[in-house]
Amino acid sequence: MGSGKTTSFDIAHRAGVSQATVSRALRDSPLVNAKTRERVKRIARELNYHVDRAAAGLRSQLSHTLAVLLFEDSTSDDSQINPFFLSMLGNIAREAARRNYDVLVSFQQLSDDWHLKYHLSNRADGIILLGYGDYRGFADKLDKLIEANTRFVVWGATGPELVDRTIGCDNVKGAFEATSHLLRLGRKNIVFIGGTSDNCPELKQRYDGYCKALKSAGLSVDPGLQYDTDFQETSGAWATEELLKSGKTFDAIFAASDLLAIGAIKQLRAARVKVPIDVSVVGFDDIPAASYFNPSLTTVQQNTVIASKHLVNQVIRMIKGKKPKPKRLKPTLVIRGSCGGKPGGT
Amino acid sequence: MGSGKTTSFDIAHRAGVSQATVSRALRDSPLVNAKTRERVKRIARELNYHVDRAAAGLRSQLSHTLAVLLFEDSTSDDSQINPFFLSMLGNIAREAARRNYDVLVSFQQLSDDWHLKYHLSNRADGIILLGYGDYRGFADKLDKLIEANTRFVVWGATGPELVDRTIGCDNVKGAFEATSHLLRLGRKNIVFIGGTSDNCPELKQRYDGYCKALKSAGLSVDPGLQYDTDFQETSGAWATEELLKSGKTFDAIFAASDLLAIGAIKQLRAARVKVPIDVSVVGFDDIPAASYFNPSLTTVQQNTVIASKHLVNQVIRMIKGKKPKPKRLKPTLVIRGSCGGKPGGT
DNA sequence: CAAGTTTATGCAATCGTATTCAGTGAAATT
DNA sequence: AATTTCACTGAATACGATTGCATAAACTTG
Repeated sequence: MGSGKTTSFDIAHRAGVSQATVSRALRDSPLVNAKTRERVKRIARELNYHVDRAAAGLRSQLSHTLAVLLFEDSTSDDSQINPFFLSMLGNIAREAARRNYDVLVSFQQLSDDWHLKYHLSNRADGIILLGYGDYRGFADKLDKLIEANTRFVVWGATGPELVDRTIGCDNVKGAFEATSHLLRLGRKNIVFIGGTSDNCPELKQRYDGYCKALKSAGLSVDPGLQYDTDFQETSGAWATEELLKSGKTFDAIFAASDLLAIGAIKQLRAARVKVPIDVSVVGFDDIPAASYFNPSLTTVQQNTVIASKHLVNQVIRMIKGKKPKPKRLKPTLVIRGSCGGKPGGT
Repeated sequence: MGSGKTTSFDIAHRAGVSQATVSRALRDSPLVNAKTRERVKRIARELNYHVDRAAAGLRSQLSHTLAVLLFEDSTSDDSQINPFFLSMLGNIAREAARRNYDVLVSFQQLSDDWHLKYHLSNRADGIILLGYGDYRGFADKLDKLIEANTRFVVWGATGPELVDRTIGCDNVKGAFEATSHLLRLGRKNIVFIGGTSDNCPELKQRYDGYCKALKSAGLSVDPGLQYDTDFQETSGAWATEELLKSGKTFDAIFAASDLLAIGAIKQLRAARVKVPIDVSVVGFDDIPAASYFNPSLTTVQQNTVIASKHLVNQVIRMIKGKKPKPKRLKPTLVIRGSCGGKPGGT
């Protein structure tokens, strides 16, 4: 009490063993006798002793910490993060805790100089990258990470060179099913809102799935019914406004994110277009608000619990020097009110 | 490259100074000559050097890290966290980054043995506690924290003994305004759903505000129109079910959280009661889904950006040995569709 | 029972930075 | 010119755990 904090030396003294033995005992080393180990642990508990992580980290060069970096789109005016990633964050934190890792979170601008910081400063043993943003400029930094031998995994989709560090759901399949569902409902002129260029691989894959569905239904892809955007609500509204102004014929929208879909529906409603009667809308992600929205949103669900487990597991594998095993998750189409596939609203 | 990571000795060697000078230069110590400092910094940048946080932390006994603990209600079956707190988390992380602190997040069961862990293990210099849960059993742990001289702040409301460590909005005022608004709309029989007991001080204060509003309108508080619950959606549904079964007359509901309000409205809708025509509903928190819900939710908004700044600022003040200054934030009533105070739903 | 093994422990050397203390030379003061 | 002050700098040490190496005791085994 009086003389500063409790250290392993205090425990050692009380237990009548050396400090080295205390360290080993607390880490369940087989080198120490079972009885000694129990005694040491008991005394540690009694004294409310906790291993000093800074000291342990310094010596072992391991922080037992994962850094989760969430990327906000730098073009975003308000600094709202996509709720989908917040949900991921929660699940990652829980899984990491279960695996005895701490989680450091940080919200990054894509432009920031974040790469290397966490690894080289010995703050985190591994990094989980979240967020679908603009991929340009991002790729360079990932290269630097690899160069520095940093252990990291990326959610979503990246370029082909990083497949083994990427965990995401099968975007093509999800988009394919969403679009196919709209076709099955008899919709013919389906608009796509989302990324059609390579800037954001994740949105691009959803676009590919959309095209695939149209083609396998024998329809051609109409370049006039595509809007290249980021994934935000305002962009959905913007694209829809353009669409309405253009006077083109359409009876459905597949939006590559729920936020886009929400933005689109709000805009449609403002223009007195009825959803889902006049136009069916399907989103992607299944954010919490999707089920609360009016009409409730038909969307492609990604299982964040399973995804989080994989991300954590993968990065820990890499930390331990094991080979990563790529994993692609199956998305699920959740049918709600906005597509008209089932009766009524919420 | 070949011989392990870059250390301050490497910089020292390159710069032709001692390691001590490097350390000082990088921390902007006035003890080192301006030219030397710049040279050292430049070399550090060139070598991509980052201070080893474990070593620095060990030596200085400061981690430059804040721990954010989110409490989940242990009665919760699914492990969903209240979106309000996720939003807080995001803003806290941003503010902490601005102040040059890392953020460690952890989701805790109220029953877990979390107290002391972060401080005694030198993992965090201060702690921010988030979540309104059951206050019983929680108070003991807070006492232990104080005993261990841990720096921490609590969001929301606690017992009276902790006011200077608590930052929250004026729950009484918020609830008062929400209830008054319902009265102004001509509602007479206003139901309260939320905590009426001391288990959760935050919900209790909202109850007090509700009572206060009724009294100052000359109405009496009807104990038959109160439901003592936690803050979750399912509880809102449950309370409403009970209410409907009871056959009591009511024309408005003030729910002490948005999730409760959403649960209540869903239940009302299932019973073909029209919101806001037959019954007005007001919530509390202004979670993201509140504006998306159908009808959009009238609710009491708490400014999470300002709140987060205060929390971070307060805990850093305590870390630096300064006196905390208590702060009470002003809530704002956001009028949307669910109370009928303005035309139509979203 | 000597020699080899196993088991359990202690000693001491790290890990990389921050900081105290003791200079050093130059400038300022007397 | 002697002395004090000033502005820097470096050597040495402490922070508290982990871990390679040495060793003593206990235990096998031929």
